[in-house]
Amino acid sequence: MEAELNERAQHLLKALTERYIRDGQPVGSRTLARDAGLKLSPATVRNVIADLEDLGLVCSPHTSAGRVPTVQGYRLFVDTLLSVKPLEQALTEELKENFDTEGDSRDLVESASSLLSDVTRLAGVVTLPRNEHASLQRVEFLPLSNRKVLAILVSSDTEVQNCILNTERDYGAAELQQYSSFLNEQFAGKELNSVRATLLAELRETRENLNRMMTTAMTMADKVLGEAEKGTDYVLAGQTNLMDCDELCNVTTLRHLFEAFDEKREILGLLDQCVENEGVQIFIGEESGYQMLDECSLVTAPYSVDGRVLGVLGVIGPTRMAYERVIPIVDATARILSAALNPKD
Amino acid sequence: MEAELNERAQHLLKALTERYIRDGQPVGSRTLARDAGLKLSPATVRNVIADLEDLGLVCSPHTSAGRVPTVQGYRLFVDTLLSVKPLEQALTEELKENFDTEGDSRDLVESASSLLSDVTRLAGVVTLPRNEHASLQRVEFLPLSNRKVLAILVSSDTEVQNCILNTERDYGAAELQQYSSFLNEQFAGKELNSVRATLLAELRETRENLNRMMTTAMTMADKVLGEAEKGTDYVLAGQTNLMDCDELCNVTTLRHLFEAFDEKREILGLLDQCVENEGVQIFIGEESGYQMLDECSLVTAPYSVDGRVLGVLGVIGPTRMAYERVIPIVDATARILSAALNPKD
DNA sequence: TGTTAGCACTCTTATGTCAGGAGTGCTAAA
DNA sequence: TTTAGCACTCCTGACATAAGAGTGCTAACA
Repeated sequence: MEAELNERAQHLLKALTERYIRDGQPVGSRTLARDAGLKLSPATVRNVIADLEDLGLVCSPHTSAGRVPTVQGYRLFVDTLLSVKPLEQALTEELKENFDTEGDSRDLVESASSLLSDVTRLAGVVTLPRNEHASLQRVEFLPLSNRKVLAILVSSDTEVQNCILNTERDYGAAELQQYSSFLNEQFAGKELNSVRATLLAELRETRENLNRMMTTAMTMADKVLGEAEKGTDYVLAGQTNLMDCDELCNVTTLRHLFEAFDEKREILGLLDQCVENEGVQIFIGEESGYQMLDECSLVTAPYSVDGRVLGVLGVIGPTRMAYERVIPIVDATARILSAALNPKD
Repeated sequence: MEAELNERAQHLLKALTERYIRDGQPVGSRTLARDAGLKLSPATVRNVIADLEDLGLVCSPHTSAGRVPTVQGYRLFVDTLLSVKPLEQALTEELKENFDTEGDSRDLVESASSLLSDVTRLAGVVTLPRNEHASLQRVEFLPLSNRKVLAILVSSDTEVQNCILNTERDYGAAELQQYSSFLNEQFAGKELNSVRATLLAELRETRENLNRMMTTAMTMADKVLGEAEKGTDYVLAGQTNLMDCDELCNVTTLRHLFEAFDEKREILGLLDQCVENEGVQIFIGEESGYQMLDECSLVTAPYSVDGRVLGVLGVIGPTRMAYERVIPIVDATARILSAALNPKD
């Protein structure tokens, strides 16, 4: 098929898609003729639509029903037919207002996720920021009773990680102080990645457990970094909104979807693909390659700090979603989250 | 109605309930007569069942269907007809084996929750341990850059809480050390509750901000305690299992249920009622008083450390659940979680 | 008196038929 | 190239019907 689609055909596809998104019914030639604004008879429209069907852009659920956009139809619609206006000022303000800027990065991510789901009435999803480039700010060890040591690791200004170590003997405060100052002197300001590597190398060289605390520091660095491994975790909000979408509202479809949400792995795999791309990215229906998303679309945008992409945020909803509205919202939310994550002082 | 239910009637109610729980179909007189083991004709059974219906223990969905236990029927079944055998040794072992004892209390709670849902194929729910009686073990302040101070509070041996304070000036390590030793000397080993009260009183007396760090310590104690307020939070697992239950598998019912799960408040209110009671407690259908649980039952048991109840764990499933199996499982899991939470050294 | 057999009755479920409506595809005319 | 007309297809809802399951009642029986 020559992909050439004349102006009129494009216009009709656009009108059809918008109409279908609006009220979820297959749209027939009569309706479309009235709707499109062009002075055309239903019969003419039928001819054009027949061509669109040949191109695989629309299809009809059964012989005597109107037409519905196919995945390819949506794709064309989204890529070339849809003119996404940047969100109106008022709405942007409203988003910002409803975004809770208090708390650590996890809180921010959660806030973004529920903001997305609230305002789109779909499911919001935000990956936790990867911190593979986070730098060590500080390590501290505190003696507790019963052969326990509390280890604290501060990275990148505001992220705190702690864990309790069961040691083979009690340590004194002074001794622990020594270890931590050593580590801090050597590694403060360095990237956790390299801290980890260096420690590992040193450990290997000296073979013996030259220093229990060093292993610990490494373990903790690993823990922080581990959460940075691609596909750590994400925060989902408003799953229940999906139960309202009539295209998804049969129990088995929902079940597969929700199981995927619980499982996380596959969704994360998908989200991870969006980190690469700048700006809003869209997976429509089966494009995602994951079966449970066959009837869903995913609209994502990466968020970043200092020009470095830390994660992805987006919206999951039925293929028939209001892209025109969702896209700018996702885009704006990504900006808002990025701004909130940026160090303010 | 005189509540006197002769032996035979009881036996039949039990058989009926068991049968219905097994295969989910209203059970008729013929089936029941065959099933019950008693040498009775369907006609006789019909008479007895008619009485049970008068007592409100069973009902039929429509004229020509078999009978189904009502909430009252289930109640009687659970309270007096069901002989719960303590879980077989083998199964207890299996539970213990699948329970992951690593990590902090939150990890344990999560493990318990998913254990419950895995083994019952229903939804598992476990409240986070309340720590209103937790005692302060240790407070520490660490200076960070940029007028930030990291505050760390260790309570009850292993629970660590930290928060970053934005202060109005930079503090030196020595100065902070002073504050923390002061607090530790005064309050270590005391219950957070009383620490909080004392600090509050002192603050009120001296009026002025005699000590920023004291306020901080209090704020943090509040935070720890705040999470102990009744109805903090719970961990849910295996919601999707509920989508398999044919009695729940219409979208609106599920939606209300899942919204309640998300909302948390109401579920927590309900779980909170179970803290009081010792041993397994059961809410059947509308007994809970919450509409979204109308077609669900909740089986709970409290878990505790040192004889002090810290929380509740349980299973949410359809009214028609295998109580005989679920009850001992919930009971055993509560024990396992309790054991895991108990300080081991 | 408690138990049983028989039977009419009710209600659900599945199936088939039918009419109305919506929308298409084709053909022929403008 | 556009349009009008028309036959055709398919979905939907309404209605009827038959089969099946189970009850409730009555009368006979032990």
